[in-house]
Amino acid sequence: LAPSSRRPSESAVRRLSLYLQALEEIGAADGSTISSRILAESAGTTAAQVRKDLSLFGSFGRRGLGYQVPPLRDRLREILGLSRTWRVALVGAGRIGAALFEYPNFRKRGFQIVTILDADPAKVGKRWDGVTIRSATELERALSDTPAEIAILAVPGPVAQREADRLVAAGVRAILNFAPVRLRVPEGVAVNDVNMAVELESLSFALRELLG
Amino acid sequence: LAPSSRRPSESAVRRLSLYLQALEEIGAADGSTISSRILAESAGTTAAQVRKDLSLFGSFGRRGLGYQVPPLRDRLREILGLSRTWRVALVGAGRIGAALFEYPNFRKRGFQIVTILDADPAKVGKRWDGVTIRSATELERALSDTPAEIAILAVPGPVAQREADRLVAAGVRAILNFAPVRLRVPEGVAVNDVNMAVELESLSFALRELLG
DNA sequence: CAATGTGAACTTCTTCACAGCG
DNA sequence: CGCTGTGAAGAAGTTCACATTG
Repeated sequence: LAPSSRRPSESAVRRLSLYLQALEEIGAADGSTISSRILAESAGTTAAQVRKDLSLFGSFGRRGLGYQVPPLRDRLREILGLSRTWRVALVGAGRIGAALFEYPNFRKRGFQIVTILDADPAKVGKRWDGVTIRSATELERALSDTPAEIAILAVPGPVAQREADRLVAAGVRAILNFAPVRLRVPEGVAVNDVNMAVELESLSFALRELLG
Repeated sequence: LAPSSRRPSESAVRRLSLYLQALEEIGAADGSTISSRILAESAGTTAAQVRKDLSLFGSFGRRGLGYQVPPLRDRLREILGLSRTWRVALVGAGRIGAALFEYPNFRKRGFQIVTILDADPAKVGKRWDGVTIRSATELERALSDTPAEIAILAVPGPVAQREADRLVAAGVRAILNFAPVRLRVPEGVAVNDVNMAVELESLSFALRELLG
């Protein structure tokens, strides 16, 4: 039961998230169990990898049986920090922002968008599902009114660093960055980049190999 | 000059894409050079890593000087398969699809959206920048009319696998998948997943560590 | 002298294989 | 007997350090 002391790698954390997705999808009855092999298939990895990943946080499987679905699911939620609600500021209410806002599992998983900011005056004042879009010039005031731990940064590349600086100064501790720019942030602030060009270009590379 | 025979890792390819982005941003004059150290800073890695990555494809730097920007940029484009145009089918004209469609560097980098499909009859017949949205039921006919090497799959999870199967049967060789589902595809088809839940949950995990 | 290219060292991640347990 | 948990082995990726070259 003792959690191993090794810190999980970034990729291990991402796999944990995939395991959780798989468990939530099967939405199993209380008594059901799942084996590392099945979980591995859902997440696109190997059974040994699943067991290693889970063993970093203790041993909650049963030899001969597998893992009980509901306890494992709850434990993964807890490990991933999903037992609580995170307040999210959406910076940039363009298409990407809108897409994320509508992402179904968003609120369900504990991410609550409390603030929406945009630089376009035409958008300011509109409401998205009860949240009024405020001007990006008001960033500091908005985050002081309703603090947020996480920001989703969906603004053009050239202004991304400036907005990131303001967000960090306003207390944001994690940024999901869609701008194709390397953000410089102080220690203690987490950044995840989602870079469409990288995704497409790595496919392009793979195609070159596949098609010759 | 001889390209090393080692295949680059997936992460190396992704870094190459970042180097290219950096080079395109500085948009340097013909004579300028850049050192591995500077390139590393733009891409968030180390100078040694940059040199190793580039050396996989030959040695186009000059000792004491660095890398000439325009040739390096052209070589990276070539390596990444961006010297040619890839035809892209956008499956799912929702918010994510719209966001990608508007992504500025999309066409500029050689990705040309030739087909847009959606299941919603209200959207069918509309035109996005000259491309008429066709019904998802017509997928096979649409891809036969205008073949595509790449598909962007931005449909709900439950139908993603079915659409992926149809796309592969219709000749698509690479899929950028936004559905939170593990796609099963035959050998010779490349898949890249962009999974928002994973991105958010790994931030959540990091926050838990940062905030205690 | 500055900065590349690269073997070698090192570190991290993954897979293996099997003891242990229900 | 089935399947987990985990050291050990192996593979892969990254960093180091330095010879090399313009």
